[in-house]
Amino acid sequence: MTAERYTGGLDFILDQTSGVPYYRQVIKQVEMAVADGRLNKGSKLPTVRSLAVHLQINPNTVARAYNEMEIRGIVNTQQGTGTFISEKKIDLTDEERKDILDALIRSFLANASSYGFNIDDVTGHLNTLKEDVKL
Amino acid sequence: MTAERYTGGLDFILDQTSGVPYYRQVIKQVEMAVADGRLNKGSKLPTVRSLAVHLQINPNTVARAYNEMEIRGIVNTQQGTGTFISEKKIDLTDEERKDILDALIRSFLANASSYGFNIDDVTGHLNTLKEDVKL
DNA sequence: TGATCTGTACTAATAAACTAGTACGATATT
DNA sequence: AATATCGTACTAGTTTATTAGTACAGATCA
Repeated sequence: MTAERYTGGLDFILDQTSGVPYYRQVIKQVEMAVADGRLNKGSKLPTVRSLAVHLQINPNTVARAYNEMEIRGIVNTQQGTGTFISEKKIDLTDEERKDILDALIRSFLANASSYGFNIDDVTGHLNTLKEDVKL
Repeated sequence: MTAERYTGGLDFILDQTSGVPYYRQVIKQVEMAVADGRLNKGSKLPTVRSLAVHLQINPNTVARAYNEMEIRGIVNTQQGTGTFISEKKIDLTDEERKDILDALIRSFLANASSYGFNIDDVTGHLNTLKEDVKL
């Protein structure tokens, strides 16, 4: 029986051929897990070391991912305890939230349109996803 | 009367403090213009040199932006003639298109959720945008 | 309080990204 | 064919990003 490496029930995997930096792959996988409900507020992430061992990378690379998420408010960390999905989001005014969302969506639409998709394609597919994705 | 620098009616501007590379800012501004209808299929982009002069950067930096868009299929270029918004998109199967859109949207949702937005926030705001954005 | 768990600081080596200088080749126009 | 207008190739310098090695510091628990 081998010592199991704790990954919080998540299947972290690195694509070493994608060219995407390891720490960003980690962030994206956490974001995805939050987005579809596999991680909830207060959920504990694997420790820096255990995930580093699991992914066979340096602990600092995992730490960097966690630190960036900490800055963004996605997680909060406590030495000696661990890293957890944030309980509450930063408090912004409705106006600020709206502006941020607007910028995010416009940027996304611009990107999508460069692939030939229009706003109706997006909304159409979003409706399909609504059943799969639990937020 | 000063020689006017042709920018195709678009107001290209570089934010030198954002940290975002110049060539990516150019790409984004073209994508945005395509997304909201300021640029249509066949529209001519400013020449590499004229835009380089306008933005006060090296022609190769503009060329890099154009070249990347060429690879993505957003524009097509012809030496001696100029660079134009692509007439037609690459031919993909419906299945391929669906997979690409799905990946794009899921990635976006993950990103949006890291800001605290959920799928309903997104769809709600999209409906607001439908009137502004013409694709 | 000692052992062991947690994240972190500091350094450095390497790789990749970014931009510019300069010269070239292809196309269009006259 | 000459000339002006287009994008491109090649090179190189500089900066930034990425990752790892190693050692440290805070928190928990037996």
